[in-house]
This record gives sequence, C-alpha cells and structure tokens, in this order.
Amino acid sequence: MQSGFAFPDWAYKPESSPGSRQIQLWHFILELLRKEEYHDVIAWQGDYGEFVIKDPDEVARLWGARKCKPQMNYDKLSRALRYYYNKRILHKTKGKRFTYKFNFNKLVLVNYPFIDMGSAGSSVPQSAPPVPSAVGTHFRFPPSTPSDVLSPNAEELRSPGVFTSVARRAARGSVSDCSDGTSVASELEEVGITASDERPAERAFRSLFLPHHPRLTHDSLFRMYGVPPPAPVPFPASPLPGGPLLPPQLSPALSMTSTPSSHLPYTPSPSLASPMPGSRFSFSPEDMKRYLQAHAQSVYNYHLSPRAFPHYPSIVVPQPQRPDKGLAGPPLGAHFTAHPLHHHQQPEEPHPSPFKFKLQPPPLGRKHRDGPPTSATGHAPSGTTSTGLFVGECSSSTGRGSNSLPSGPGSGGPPKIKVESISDIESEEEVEVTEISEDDSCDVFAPTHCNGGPALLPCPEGIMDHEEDELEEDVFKTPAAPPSGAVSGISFGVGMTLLGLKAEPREGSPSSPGGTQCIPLKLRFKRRWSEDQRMEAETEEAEDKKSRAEKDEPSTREAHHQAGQLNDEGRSPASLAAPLGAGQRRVSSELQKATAQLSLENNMC
DNA sequence: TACGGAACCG
DNA sequence: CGGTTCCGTA
Repeated sequence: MQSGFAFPDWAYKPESSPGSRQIQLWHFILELLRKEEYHDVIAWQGDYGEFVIKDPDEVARLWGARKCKPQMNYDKLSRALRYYYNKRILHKTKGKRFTYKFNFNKLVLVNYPFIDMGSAGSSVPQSAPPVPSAVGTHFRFPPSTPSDVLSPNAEELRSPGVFTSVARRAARGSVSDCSDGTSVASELEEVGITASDERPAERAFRSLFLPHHPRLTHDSLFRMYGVPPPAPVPFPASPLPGGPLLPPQLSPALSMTSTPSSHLPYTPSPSLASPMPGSRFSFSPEDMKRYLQAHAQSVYNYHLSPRAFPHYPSIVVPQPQRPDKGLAGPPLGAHFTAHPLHHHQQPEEPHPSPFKFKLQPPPLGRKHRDGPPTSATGHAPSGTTSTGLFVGECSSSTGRGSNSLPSGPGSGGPPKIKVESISDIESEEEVEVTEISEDDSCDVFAPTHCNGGPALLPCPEGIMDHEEDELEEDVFKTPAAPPSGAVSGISFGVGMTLLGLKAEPREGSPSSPGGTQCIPLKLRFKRRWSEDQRMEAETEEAEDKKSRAEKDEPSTREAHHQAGQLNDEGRSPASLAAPLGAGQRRVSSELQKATAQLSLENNMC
C-alpha cells in the first residue's frame, strides 16, 4: 500500500473547490470583480477588498445564470451575501449602498487563487483592488476521497503553483453558462483536450491547479480531480532531483511551517517595499505564496473549512524560490519548491488548460413552495449579458409564487437557542492584529503526525476546528492595508507590525543544530508565530466559543484530547488554555520542527 | 435598503 | 453546507 499518506478525508472536501462543481457565490463575485467587463456592474472600490455592486440586478442575473436560477434577484443574492457575514467572508460596508467588503485576509483566495482580482493589471484604475491576487500556487486539488489521494504522486501534485495571472483571463467566461458548462461536455473537453477556447475560466482554473508534475499521471490527476487530467503539463519535469517525492507528509507540514517566514527575509517583497498602502500586492510568486499561506490558514481558521484548504497538504507552500541559489536542493519540503515554474505568463496568457468545472444541473424548481409562476419578475432578460450564454437551459420551473407554508414555529419545537456571537461586532474595534495565524501551520499542521506518514492518523479535526473557528476577524476591517501587510506580513509582517511584535524575537534558543544561519531566523519567526498564535487562539477561542459554544463543544473537546496527545503544539486544549506554559512547549516543538525542516532545507541555506 | 429567521433544496 | 426562497422587521 502506498503509504497513503493521504490526507484524511475531512481534509478535502472538494465540493467547493474551485474546480468543483458548485461555484460559490463569493467565488463568483470575485470572478466578476476581476473582469473588467463587469466593471460596470460590480467593481472594486475603496478599501481593500471593498466592492460595490453597481448594478444589483445584473449581478443577480449573472449569478442566477451561473447557478441556473433564473429567478435570482438581488434580494436573494443579497441574502446569500448576508450569510457570509457570519462566516466572515464578507462584511457590509455600512453607509454605502451595495457595498461589501471581502475579508481577504482570511479567506478567499485560497480557493480561488486564480483570481487575481485586482491585478488586473494595472489596468484597473483606481478601482483596482488591492487584493492579492492569484495565489494560485500550490493549491492542490483536493481529492475527493482519501483513497483518491493515495498515490504518492499525488503528492507531488501539488506542485508548484503557478501563479499566473492567467486567471484573469481565464475567468472570463465563467459567468455564462448554465448550460454549457455543464458537466459533460466540459469534462470531456477539459480533459485534456484542449479546449482551447471555450470556457476559459475553467481552463484557467485548471491550469492553475494542475500540477505540473509530469509525473503525475493522468490517473493521478484524474483521481484528484475526478477528471481526466490534462495531458501535457507545461512544466518541466521534475526538477527536483530527489524526485519529487519526499515524504509527503512531512514536507507539507514542515514546509508550511517554517517556510514562510524563513524566506521572507530574503525576499524583499515588493509589497513591502512599496509602501503602497492598500494598494496592490505584488504578484510575485513569493508574495503570492506567502499570501496564500496566510490565507490558507485563514481559511481554515476561518471556517472556510478545510475543504477550502486542505490542511497543509494543499498548501504546501513552496518556498519562494530562492533567488539566489538556484540550486535549490530539493529540500523536502519543497517538493515543489517552486520550481521554476513558469509563472511567466503574466500577461494574460491563456493557458491551455482546461479545467473542469461542472455546472450544475438544471434547476428544478422547488417543489413545495412554488406556485404559479409569477412569471417573470421582470428581470431583464437578455440583453446584457456580455457573455451571452448563460442560462440557456435552465429549466426554470420554479416559479415561486406563493404557496405559503405556515412555517410557523408551530409545534413543538424544541427551543432553539441561538447564540449569536456577539463579538462579531468586534470588528469594529477589533484589532487588526492577528492575522498571522498562519502559523497555524504549525499547529494545524501538526500533522506531521497527522498525516503522518504512514499512518494516517486522522487528524483530529477538532483541533482544527476549534482552532479554526474563527480567529479571524482580524484584519478585516482593516483599512486598506492589508494587502501589503498581508503579504509581507504574512508571516510576520502584519503580525509584527500590528502586534508590535516587531521583529525581534528573542532568540532564546541559541543554537540551532544546523547551525545554519538560516535557522535562527526561522526559529525566531516561529516563535513569534507561536506566540501570536497563541494569542489569537485564545482570543478567538473565547470569541468563538460564545457563539458556538453550544454546538461544538462536545466534539471539539474530544478532538482536543487526541490532539493533545499527538502534538503538543497543536494546541491541545491545554495548550490553548494555558497561556504561556504551553506556549513554551509549543515552541520547542516548533523548534524541532523547524529544525527538521531546516535540515531538510538547509541545502539551500 | 438592509437584516436575519425559517424552511427548503441539492 | 451553501445557498434559495420568502418574509417580517427596521
């Protein structure tokens, strides 16, 4: 058996992945945002992540088209958006009509790396959202099932990301199809076939994700995607000597962990460099990676849930390529260290790759409710759409009308208590702190064991969950800076800054085994992270708890227990609870990890 | 215009 | 789960 280091199921839930069939509203919004074509209907505005829906009806229409819900309208769409508030994916910008704000810091991109929203090139005028763009990178496609995963190859898969902006172009078409995208056809196309033109979006996505490892066989890809992989991969064959394989499990974890920070130093990120506040983030691979990482975590934390980002595996952040040393040893961690992937194509290159995207089947109407078709509510039908397509087929049966159900609470309901998290509000004053969660990587990933190798232990979900809950609010409200911060910050940038961590970690532990110079830095960062993290964790915990308290608890706890055993650093309950003491432990663990990693990496160093 | 509960759906 | 639909409220 292969070691299946597969990651636990729970780790992947394909359903919402980018490639997966159901597109999520926020994904969609992002897509629209990135396209200039739609700038008149929706566009970035103001702050980082803030966008305004200029033409609500149109947006709704587009969305409806995408989902094959002809009856969609802004009211409904907005409801959906409102649900995002709780998830913290979005916030409403108060006072401004139709204006919402993404919580990029924690979320998104992860799923849709390709979206580089703002990047658009500079083309976008002011509106350009400073959003981080495509961070495509390594996002791995989550296999549906663990079983799928399996092969080591798969691992490799995650390969380097491609950070291209491809996305942008790619995305374009996305809006359209109800019919078209649909499954069947598209699958075929994508499959490798080229599809050169159609559905750019899909392709793009796919391309992004695609692993470029040649090694991956179709099969593997196939498994991963569930779709046949595109054949040719544009990337060079594995550059890594070691072969792409490394113990997968380790690497991911490790890499995540240490990586981010460590590299930072070396790379001057443009973003940092440039003071641009809020403005855009550089698309350099490094940044992106980092960003991604960060997001990744966020995501998790976020609740976006694993699916969004399978735990570390997916991310694995490739290390930023080390500029100088080309050599790049094949550190383990890096399987994919960024190979030289060609990120090149920035401009808008279309990638030839198809992506699978399934659209959903035609809608049925809803059974119950509907009533007589109220016939159109008057959406403006046609016309506008740029891309034309859309909705062709949706069967719309729905005519929702009036059948009203009594829906009343009627009987018996057990009293539900809802607890809302009050704190949400915090956003207001919230500190922007945090963010840095990335460090979770450590914990979260703790997985070293988890995935662990050979055995796949199921990582306790709980851990994550709990942790993940949400720490996130963080930056959300940030004024404008996030991008840069985030990026750079990812590791510490933001955190530091915000937190005031400043760069100085005390380097308590003197030596690192490797002796490498690198180490120290890494360690430092780590520590820092850990600390931060802790803080966050605590905070978050508290907050969350409120809200979720009721629900989750039980399970969570259990999970924790396990967790505790497995990895200390993975915040066991205790650790969380315990402020410092635990922290130390954690640190040490981290150190170890770091060390380990270093050793791996140290080639580079 | 915006919010959010509730039921329902896939 | 992630909406969609509907609705009452503000």
